[in-house]
Amino acid sequence: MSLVKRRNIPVESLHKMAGILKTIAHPVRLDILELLEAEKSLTVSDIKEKLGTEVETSMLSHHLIKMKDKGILVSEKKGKYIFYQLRDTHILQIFDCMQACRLIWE
Amino acid sequence: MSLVKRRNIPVESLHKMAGILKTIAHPVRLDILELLEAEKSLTVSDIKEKLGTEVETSMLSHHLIKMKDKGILVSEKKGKYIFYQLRDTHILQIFDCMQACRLIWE
DNA sequence: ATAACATTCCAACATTTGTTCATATATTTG
DNA sequence: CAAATATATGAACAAATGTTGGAATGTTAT
Repeated sequence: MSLVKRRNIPVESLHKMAGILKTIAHPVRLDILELLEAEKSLTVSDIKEKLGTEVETSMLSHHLIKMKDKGILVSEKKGKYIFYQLRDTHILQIFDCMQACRLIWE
Repeated sequence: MSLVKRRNIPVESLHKMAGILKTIAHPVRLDILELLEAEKSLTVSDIKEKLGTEVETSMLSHHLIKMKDKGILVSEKKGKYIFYQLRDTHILQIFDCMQACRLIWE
């Protein structure tokens, strides 16, 4: 018999969680989140410039819009720039979680 | 200027993290992880029976093998049964992380 | 108004993933 | 050995996602 109780997460919630995970399960998107943790608010071109890898602006825009659609980022237009930022910084815990799981990927 | 330092996660690690997230970003797979938290070690048929939704054995096997391939689960054969369990329970932190992000999905 | 810039949108295509079904393998039971 | 049970495998297809490049939109500067 087990000492740990089941969380009994409703199927509905499992779907939503899977949706978020799917949305951020991409190296460039993770990189963007990591960037926004330190910089708070950045334009598309800032992000392009600061990313660890070279990414087409168009591609970047797709990633940003997708994460915005899924509620992970928010954006604000100021003149000719659009600033993106994290909607909820709790998402950054994903990095701590992944670090904790290092056994799995190392 | 920002007070938060960048984590500076190597591109290589971002890829690996994305790989893990991709692997678990599925409602049935999350459900399996949640099950294995409480039960520690289960056969395929146990899992099939206890899951929140009806899933074909073949489908379940695909999910389990994929998670095993990616290092998230381990399996042990005992006679005609195969027992699956979590390789590293740290992966369960994903649920706490997702709960913390409830703002995003509710 | 025109040019230059920032960003998005669109459409096509390649790649990856999810799903189903039928079959195969291995193990136990009678 | 034959039948029943547990699980895996592989092919085939559908659906989702990643990627590219170019055109379109909106904004600022000259």
